[in-house]
Amino acid sequence: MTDEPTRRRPTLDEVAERAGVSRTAASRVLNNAPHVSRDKREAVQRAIRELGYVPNPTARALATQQAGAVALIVAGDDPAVFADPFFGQVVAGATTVLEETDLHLMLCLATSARGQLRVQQLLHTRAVDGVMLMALREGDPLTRLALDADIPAVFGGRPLGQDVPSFVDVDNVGGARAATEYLISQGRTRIAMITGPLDTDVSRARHRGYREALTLAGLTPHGEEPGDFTELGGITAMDALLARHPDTDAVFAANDNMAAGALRALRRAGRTVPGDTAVIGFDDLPVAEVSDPPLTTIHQPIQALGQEMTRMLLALVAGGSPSPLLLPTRLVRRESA
Amino acid sequence: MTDEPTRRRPTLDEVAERAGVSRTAASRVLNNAPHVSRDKREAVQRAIRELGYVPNPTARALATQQAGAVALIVAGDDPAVFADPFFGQVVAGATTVLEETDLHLMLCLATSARGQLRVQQLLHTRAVDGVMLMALREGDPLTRLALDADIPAVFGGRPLGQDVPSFVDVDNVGGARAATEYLISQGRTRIAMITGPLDTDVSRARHRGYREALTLAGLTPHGEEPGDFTELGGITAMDALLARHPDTDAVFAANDNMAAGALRALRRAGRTVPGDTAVIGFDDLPVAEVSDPPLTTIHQPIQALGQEMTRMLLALVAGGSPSPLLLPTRLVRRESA
DNA sequence: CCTCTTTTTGGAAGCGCTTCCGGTCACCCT
DNA sequence: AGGGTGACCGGAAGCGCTTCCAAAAAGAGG
Repeated sequence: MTDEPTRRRPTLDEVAERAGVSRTAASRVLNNAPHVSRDKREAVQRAIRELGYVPNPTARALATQQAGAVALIVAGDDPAVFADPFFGQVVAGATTVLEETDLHLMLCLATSARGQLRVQQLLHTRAVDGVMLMALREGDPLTRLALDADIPAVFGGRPLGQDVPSFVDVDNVGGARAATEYLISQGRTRIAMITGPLDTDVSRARHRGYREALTLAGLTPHGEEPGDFTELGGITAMDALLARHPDTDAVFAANDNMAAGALRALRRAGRTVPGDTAVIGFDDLPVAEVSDPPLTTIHQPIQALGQEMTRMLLALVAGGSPSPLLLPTRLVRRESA
Repeated sequence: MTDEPTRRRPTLDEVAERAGVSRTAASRVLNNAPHVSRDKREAVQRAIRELGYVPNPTARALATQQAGAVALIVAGDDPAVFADPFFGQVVAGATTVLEETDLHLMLCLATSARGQLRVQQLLHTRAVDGVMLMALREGDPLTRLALDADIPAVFGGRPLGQDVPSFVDVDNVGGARAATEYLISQGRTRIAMITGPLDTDVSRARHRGYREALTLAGLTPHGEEPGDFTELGGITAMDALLARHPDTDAVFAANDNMAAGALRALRRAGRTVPGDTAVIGFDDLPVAEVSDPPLTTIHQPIQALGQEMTRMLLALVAGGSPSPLLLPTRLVRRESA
């Protein structure tokens, strides 16, 4: 190794020269394109090895007009929302499929005004080849921005009040129905719901599923209280529910965090679960396994969500026109219901 | 708006032409550099506005030899580790400081062999201007790779068994000592510890702090059991601890997840907390507030960690040589101890 | 009014790679 | 042997921006 402190990294020209071929030929073997004779190909490969050459991605990007990266954009108003393990799993899923390509993952939290602006630039400048958007609120300007930016975009969960061509979502309505029906099948009749913030499609869909199941069974909602998807919010909502309807015998929370909160509120109120009140959640996050009692919940394939979003984006980038996707959910029976 | 379907985006040349100046001048106003007369500057600005010009970041990157992005690399062997809210907070912190610059955040999970490879490429090709590395295990090849790649790098938490020039860490030893001393000050004497995986510096440091406090007080460890930083691991470890030393009157868990697990194991074993056994955690994650009882724990400024890592990286990229940083921790008293 | 600075200008040379396209050359078929 | 037919090959033109540098313009000073 003759590594001078900061030697300029070798360029394709140098490789070509050393291999005694044109830069064009060198480029061809790099991208293993045809029309290079066996000899030259090998000469170039040797030169590459000897020089320790590694192509400059920026130059390649400029020449090919492809950024070599896609972005995951997380909206919301608080940077802390990203601390939700949900996103971590989505990222993990996205990563597994991106790993198989030569694209990188750019992460943008569009939570502050500054952040929104930067996302806007990102879209405008085409610094990425495509974007995945999540956690959009109703009327979030980002939705239009992304749609208008003429850049491949897939949405994780449908944005409320705006039809988008490419999205992958979870069957929230079906899951919520299944949850509620399960409660009903257990003989519960005074079923309350802790909803999510109602300016999101996911919350609305889960609420709809709950209502549908109730209607089908000839029941009516026994109290509905909005939460904010946090455990604390679940506690507050459950307290409110209990105050209004002390005879509630079951509650469906729109996510596990809130269900866990409900569990705590119920215990604090001296009620047993599932004895006095059954609780069912949604998401099947880690917390569901370790809450007390463990949560019966609707499992949603979060990592798969990340994967499918990414696959769809890749298809879009490749010029395809994939159809929207709805991922299935399934009931996970544990002890809270 | 005369937006044809897919009109080529305007280039700097077009701006220059329209403004009646040279491309050089146009570039100058873009980067608001000196040596441009007032008139021309305004003309260029107008042209930019009228054309809706937005500079091409790739071209700029090629010319300036700066990627315009930094990477956050998360090691570990399971993509799911990233689901830990810890990382979410780090990302949030990093984002807040990056937002003030014109750098983007690239996220890499080096959890699979494939992932490691891609990170290696990332370093080699200089696709980013700098990297932040986290969750490195002892002897992780990534450490050397990053150090050798001749690219600005800051480590989040010191990698075990390898001195690195730039890192920001939390005062794990001090925090662990404070936690243990608090337990001691409450009159506990049979104090066990649930450690993290001992091939990480953070686990070792917290363990050391625990030992130091014990020694200072003339006490000895009352059982030590390694966990894996998950709630489940905490349950298992606590069960083991209880089996060996049923008279344990306090336990210090190396993080909140495991502390929460310990809480559950203790309850299951019919013990009261803090009555029979006091429990103290580390991290002050959201779970600490909502566990039952709420966890007394050592707060560590995770978001600040992300911020400081990023600031340090920026300093490095700018050619500076910042000193390592140790962030303070503080005891948060709740009800478990 | 003329010389000496100080500013302002823009031509041109990159940054490192891809790719169009016209030219070679070997080979095969009548 | 002449004419095709392809597979090779490499020159050169980009991709869109920054920046060096020589030249031109504008002030300053006498």
